[in-house]
Amino acid sequence: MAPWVLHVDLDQFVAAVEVLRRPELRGLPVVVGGDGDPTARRAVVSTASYEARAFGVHSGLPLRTAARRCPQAVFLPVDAPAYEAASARVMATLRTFDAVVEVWGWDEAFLAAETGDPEAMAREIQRRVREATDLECTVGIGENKLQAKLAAGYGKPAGVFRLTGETWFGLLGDRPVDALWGIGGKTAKRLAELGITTVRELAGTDPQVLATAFGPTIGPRLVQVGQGHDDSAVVGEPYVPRSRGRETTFQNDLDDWADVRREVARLARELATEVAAEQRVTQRVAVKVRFVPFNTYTRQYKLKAPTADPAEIERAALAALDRFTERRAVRLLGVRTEFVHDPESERP
DNA sequence: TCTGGGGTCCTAGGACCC
DNA sequence: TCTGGGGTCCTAGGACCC
Repeated sequence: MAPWVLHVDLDQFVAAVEVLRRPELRGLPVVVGGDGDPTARRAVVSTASYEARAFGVHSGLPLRTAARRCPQAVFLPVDAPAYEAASARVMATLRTFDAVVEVWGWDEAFLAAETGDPEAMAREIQRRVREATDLECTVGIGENKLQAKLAAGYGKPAGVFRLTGETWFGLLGDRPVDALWGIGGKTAKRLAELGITTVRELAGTDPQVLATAFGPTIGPRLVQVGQGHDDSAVVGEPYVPRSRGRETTFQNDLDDWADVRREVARLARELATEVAAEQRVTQRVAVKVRFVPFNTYTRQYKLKAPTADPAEIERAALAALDRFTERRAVRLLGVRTEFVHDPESERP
């Protein structure tokens, strides 16, 4: 018996849920995004089925581009409640195992378990998830979350894959640094300027050098990630969100600042109502403005005293908006509330 | 490719205080 | 008078992830 981390990753989750309720879509290219209108401007793909991916359609691609690449695809609107319901069934299934389960978004979870045969456990996870939900998943196995998460990438679709300290460099040593979890394009570019392009090179870099370039926390952690080290725990306690936001991209730019004010007030009111229903207390409100063409800024307002009162949150959002002085055309507005830390979790 | 919406965490710089 | 150093709070922005 040894401690293992398993990363469960549902295959093309959103598209798979849509296929479940419309079996006639099975095997067809399915693209979920926006309100399902492939001619809409300013909407992107949330998830593409494997059949659609074969045409170069992927998450983040503008819907109109997706329609050009794959005109025969079935385009569907995002139906978050349906995915949340399916996700809840998957997570409940995972909790039938003798393991600590950490939910990681709609379609992913980490399990920490003591087992002598993690592959057998992984296959049993796949079996129970399939039985309960008709959904397929891939399971990555590792000695920590980082390894398990990356292992799942090698197991897709519907496979099981183990990645450990022993096999780390054999599999990843020559891969580019952005193959790692937590390293994206920007960091990869900055690392390249330091002469670091592969995982092996990153792993062999002096943490102090990266501390100078990236700061005392991020720098040394990049080296740890390169080495496949990760000491973060799998946390079973229910997650308590730190903030909640609401944002909208307008199909047509807002030219009139009176419209901007009205929209911010509306977003703030909707958000505050949700937050009040969950009895969360707000201490700070931030407003995000994306001007045309794409310049994005935020301004925030800290409340004199934390509150759950929707009217006060709306006023705070407008106060934050008033910190903007530019009056250019706007394509996106967002409002975000930051919660007071739960006193329960503040205990030392 | 003219670029969604929901989040988290880290960093840098200024204000302010002793 | 042109000038230290440390600590904390606050704001804005950046990077990343799903």
